[in-house]
Amino acid sequence: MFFSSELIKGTLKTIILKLLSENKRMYGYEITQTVKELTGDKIQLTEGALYPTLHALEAEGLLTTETEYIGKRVRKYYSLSKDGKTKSLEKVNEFADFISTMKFLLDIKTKTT
Amino acid sequence: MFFSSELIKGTLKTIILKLLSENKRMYGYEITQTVKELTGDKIQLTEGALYPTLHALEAEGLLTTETEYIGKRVRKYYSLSKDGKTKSLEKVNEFADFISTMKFLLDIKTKTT
DNA sequence: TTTAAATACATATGTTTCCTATGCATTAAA
DNA sequence: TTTAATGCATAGGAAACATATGTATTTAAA
Repeated sequence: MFFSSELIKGTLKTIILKLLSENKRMYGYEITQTVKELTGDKIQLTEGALYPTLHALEAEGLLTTETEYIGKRVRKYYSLSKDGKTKSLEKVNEFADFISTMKFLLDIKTKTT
Repeated sequence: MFFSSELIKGTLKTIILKLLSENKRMYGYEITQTVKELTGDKIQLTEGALYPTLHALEAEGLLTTETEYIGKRVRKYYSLSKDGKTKSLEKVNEFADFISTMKFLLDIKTKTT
């Protein structure tokens, strides 16, 4: 992980929910690759973190799954449930509020592009 | 804590180092109150998190301490060491980079004030 | 004046969250 | 043919923070 790993803590669920809100359905490996690409390798999700989190979100009723076979290889697709869609918005808003608070606290200036 | 507590994880050291970079010396209780005020009660540091972290930063050589008595009550002031000043800048920059990455990833718009 | 709240420190134990390591298996590329 | 990439999964451990508890002084409220 490019960032000291503590920083990522607490954001993984938010990242997953947000990606699924934009993609209808994604499988685990695809999520890791998408995050890697979008962040320029700065965030690389480990499987040991990703899969247990996906299972947890499913157990919470936020995700639904469908399994497909690509040749002989299994692929498990995840989609947002109705609750998952709501939760996705909540999580992103909460994070936006959090970074707003932290920027003020840490006196961080942002380039107005 | 106003924010779901996972979010704060990984930011506590950064917050402490930043505050001390602006205040020369502060004691533990003062840090909790300052953070509480600056964030409008959104971030309330618990003692069980704060004091062990202060001790850890001191053990890492980032903080120096001086104990004073206010009447009969002890008060322990913390200041940044030379390494602490360097680390403070590093941590704040890292966090700024992190939120920049996350804003892109989560597609969060910021008001250009 | 007594009691609650605020000030001020500290630590043991627990929980959450993520990482490391490992395992299995298929497919594509070197 | 063997390494890298694809694709899933879980056991065990580490890190970070919360909860709960403890001690003690000072101030404000009842």
